[in-house]
Amino acid sequence: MQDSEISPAERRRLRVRGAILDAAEKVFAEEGEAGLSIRRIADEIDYSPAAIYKYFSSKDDLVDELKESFFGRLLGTVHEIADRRDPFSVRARRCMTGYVRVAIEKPHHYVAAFSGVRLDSETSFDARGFDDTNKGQAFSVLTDMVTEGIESGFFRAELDPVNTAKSVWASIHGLAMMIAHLPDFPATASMPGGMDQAEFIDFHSDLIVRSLEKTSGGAA
Amino acid sequence: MQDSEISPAERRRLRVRGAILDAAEKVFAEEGEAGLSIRRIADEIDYSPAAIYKYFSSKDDLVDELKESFFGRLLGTVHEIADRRDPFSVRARRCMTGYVRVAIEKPHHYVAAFSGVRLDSETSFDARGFDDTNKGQAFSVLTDMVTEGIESGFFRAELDPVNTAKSVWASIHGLAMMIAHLPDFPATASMPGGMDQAEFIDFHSDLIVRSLEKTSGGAA
DNA sequence: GCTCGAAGTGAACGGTGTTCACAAATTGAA
DNA sequence: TTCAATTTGTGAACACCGTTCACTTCGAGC
Repeated sequence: MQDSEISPAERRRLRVRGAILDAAEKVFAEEGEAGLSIRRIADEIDYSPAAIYKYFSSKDDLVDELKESFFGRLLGTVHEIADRRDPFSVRARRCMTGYVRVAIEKPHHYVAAFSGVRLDSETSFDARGFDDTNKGQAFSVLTDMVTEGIESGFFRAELDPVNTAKSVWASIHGLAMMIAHLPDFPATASMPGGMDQAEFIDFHSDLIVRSLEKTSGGAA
Repeated sequence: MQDSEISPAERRRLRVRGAILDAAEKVFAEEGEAGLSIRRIADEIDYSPAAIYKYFSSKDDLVDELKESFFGRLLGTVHEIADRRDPFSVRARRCMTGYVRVAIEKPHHYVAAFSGVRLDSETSFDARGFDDTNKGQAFSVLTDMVTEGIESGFFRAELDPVNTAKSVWASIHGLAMMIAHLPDFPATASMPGGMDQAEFIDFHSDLIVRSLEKTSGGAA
């Protein structure tokens, strides 16, 4: 590790910057964007509110970094699952359930990561430049997965990978959002034949996979 | 119409209240919850900010009324479609596409209607009392639809109506949220075999219905 | 030791939701 | 009509917010 490359001053700066992000992350996770204020962060790290602005140009910038970081973790999880050597049908399902699982571990983060989207054409679907964002990468993992499913004969051949991936993502996203907003969304465990949260996520993923599968014969 | 039942005072009160809601609705639709402030509403109707509090106990209360009203319109649309005399498969699809269509007509409303959910057990899924809320009604429409699909033999018999309805709702909700946040989410019209927004909503709905259908034989 | 730039601060500006004492208007009764 | 009571509306204030700016403090390089 060539730590000698960075000066003590830079190291100190990075440490303070990290402390700011850590404090913000903690408050954000517990109370969401509403509970996060510059003054609150400043209190947490014993600095004046104005000091934050030596490290971040605005609160939005700071929060954006939290969101991107979270989305990176989410993407990392899905990528890791997608790269395993499991059979396709297992891998596909686990990508979906893994996505939802990580998403709802930090509900505030997940919700914020989507609701704070800049509508200023920056994060646009047809725009070039989407590919190198985290969301773009998450999407390409999905597209690849669908393509593999089609090519390996699991999924219907007439499906368009791009549109299908978008549809799948929307369905998964919907469940994640539902649980993020209403933590007890499944909440049928107490009913006859009820499911707990994990079972419901599996159930949802199964339905999605089934919508793509070939209606081959009628086994099982 | 027995207007004589309400006094002029009450009528005047209701008119001012309505003006407040109208002004709020307008600003909310155009700029979302972020652009809506008590002072802004007060300006719009030429009242002082403090006057608003003679009609609403808090900004949250006011916004909640906007959300409920919107959700009522959304529910009304779905209900109306569900009550038509169309064949089941047409009705089921149109409920979904109608839901998304109305939802994304007022993206700010739709997003807010979900993100502002009280986590204080008030709007809880297993709690009694959920049934008489607008969201609860929307959900029961879906449950009935799934049940009808199962009983009429379109859908697989082993599906549990409640869990299935939740899954369907999550998938539809996901698409609505995606489009609400990223208006050009489908945005594949310019690609080969691309779809515009309406086509994509149909595509998504088709996938959902297909995930519930019996894999009977192998027609088409 | 001195300089110069970075780090840190306190006070302020304009914005927010909300409250409260007070004035104005409207109502109902005498 | 007059008077009391209730409702409606207001201006000023409070506490909070993000952000800026002149200012001091501090540390690194000459």
